Amino acid sequence: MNDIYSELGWRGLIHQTTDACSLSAWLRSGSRRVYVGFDPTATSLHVGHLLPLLTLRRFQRAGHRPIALVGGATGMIGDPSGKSEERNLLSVEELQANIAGMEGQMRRFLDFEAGDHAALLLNNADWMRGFSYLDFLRDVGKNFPVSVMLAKDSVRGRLERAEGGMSYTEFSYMLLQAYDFVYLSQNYDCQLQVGGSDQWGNITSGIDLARRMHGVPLYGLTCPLLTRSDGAKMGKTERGALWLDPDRTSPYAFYQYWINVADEDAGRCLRMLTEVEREEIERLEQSCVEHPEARESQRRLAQEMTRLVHGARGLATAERATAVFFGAAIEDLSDAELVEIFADVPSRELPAAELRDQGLALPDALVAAGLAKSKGEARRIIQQGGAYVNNRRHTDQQTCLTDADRASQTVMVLRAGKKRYALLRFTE
RNA sequence: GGGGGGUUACCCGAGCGGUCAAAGGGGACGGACUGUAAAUCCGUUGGCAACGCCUUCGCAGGUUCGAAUCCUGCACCCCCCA
Repeated sequence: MNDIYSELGWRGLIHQTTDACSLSAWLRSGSRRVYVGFDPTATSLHVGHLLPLLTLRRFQRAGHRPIALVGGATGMIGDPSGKSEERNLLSVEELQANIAGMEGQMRRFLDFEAGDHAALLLNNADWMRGFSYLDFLRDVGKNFPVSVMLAKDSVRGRLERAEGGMSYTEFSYMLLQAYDFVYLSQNYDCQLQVGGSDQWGNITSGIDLARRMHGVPLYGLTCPLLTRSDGAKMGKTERGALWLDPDRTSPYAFYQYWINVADEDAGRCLRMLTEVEREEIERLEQSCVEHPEARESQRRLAQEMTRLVHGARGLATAERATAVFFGAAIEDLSDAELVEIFADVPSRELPAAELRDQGLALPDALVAAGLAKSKGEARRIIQQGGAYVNNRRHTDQQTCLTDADRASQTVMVLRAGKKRYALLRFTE
């Protein structure tokens, strides 16, 4: 049994725990069941979910038995924790799609074949569905003093806001999650719940409930929120969350996010998100101080994260795309390779005939590719030295593109500025 | 109900009869520098068949050789008094 508690400690993954001394001893003394719950709020997990999920994975690697819980029931209500406003309820169809998507992703991070410490994937709808409202009020609700419920941050914060307020439905959310914990402790011998720091209130609700209903003590542990040194939430891009679904956030975009992490954040990310060993991380952190320009930490972080989420193949794609985006030759790649590498990049189809005769004027090509809103803007970009065809700069506005300018059979790679790429595909 | 102020390009904001496609700032975009960073610096920022033409200053009309600028009506916003 590896000492998971001290590993979580040096990785900076412990924000709060109940009774730290006995928790760490309890974890050392046997293979324990641990659970983390995720409400199905989208068809894909995002980086924000990763911290507790990977923590669960660490527990398993240390010899404990993880339970990943999908909130088919709680997702129908909506967790008010950390939300400033009442949210709309998800439809049953949405919920089904979300559950399916998130379950599939969660499976990849845990080992379900690991014999006596195999992971479990459960859905709280399975035990909540048959629970009648009256029974629930009598068995569970009776144990919740309203005064305690009102004191929870998630509730108080909302009630204090003049325009906020909160429905009875969301107010009840904590009872459901509390009951999950009790249920898992009774039926699966699970005595530890892990979650993000915003889950503290819900976790302690479960612990209180277990004590009142059955007189048993349970443990709770929360991970800190992963934030950037500038205060922003890690995993947020200009275009929204960083998703694990490759169709929402491509492996390349995912890789690039980590490559671009600020120096100050790289070490913390390595500790909290990767499975790189302590010595290695300390070496990388040293390198970050002495040779920041090498960006060894970021590179390693990007590799580890991309491999973890998208597999070796996803990492290979991302790295190849990175090489091409930042200067490698484009000419000797095939159609299929180009399309794969530039999967993120917007592409437009044009009839191949455009390249015949006079050819296609460069400004028109930039507009057609969506890199410029007007020909005037396209001309400006060319004039200022920002127009590239297959990574070669063109400064003459009169340039006309012909068959010879294709990078492969049907593809031409256009670029405006350093990073804005677009593909033109020429079809008969 | 009475009185006053406003509505300008992606945003803020100057302009108050011609020289206004409209100052300045922010943002965005391109370039240089660099570590695919930050900071900095330079340039661009309505459209087009482009030394010219067309469309833009809340909306609709009007005065004028000429209007973002003056007049009339309408819409929306803000402030003060009741």
